[in-house]
Amino acid sequence: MKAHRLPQSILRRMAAYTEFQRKVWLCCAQIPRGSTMTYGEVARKIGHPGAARAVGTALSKNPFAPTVPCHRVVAGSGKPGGYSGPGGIRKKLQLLKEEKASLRG
DNA sequence: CGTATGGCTCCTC
DNA sequence: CGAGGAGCCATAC
Repeated sequence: MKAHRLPQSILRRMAAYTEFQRKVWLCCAQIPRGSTMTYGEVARKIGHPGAARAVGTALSKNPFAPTVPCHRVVAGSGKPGGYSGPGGIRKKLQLLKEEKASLRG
């Protein structure tokens, strides 16, 4: 649990949010570049199986996007899912394209 | 403290 | 394979 390379400033700001959100964001930060993960996978990984929807909620609140690579989290049906960061879903798809990542991981 | 709201998922049809 | 409906979960109000 230390693969993330987030700035100390961000890590410190994260402290103001719920543990659930931090787990979600940190989990995203741990997703290897060029890979993707489904909301359900993330939920299960952080110890909240079935909380896929809550994961989406947490990511939508992600104030560190795209510094926190929440765009590497996609829906489980091979769909892009959503993106509340700057640029919207378009930006998410663009980032994934740049990273040569496929929606299936 | 109860209701409303999502970057979801699974099961049927 | 696609559309529809019903669960599930944490957060915001």
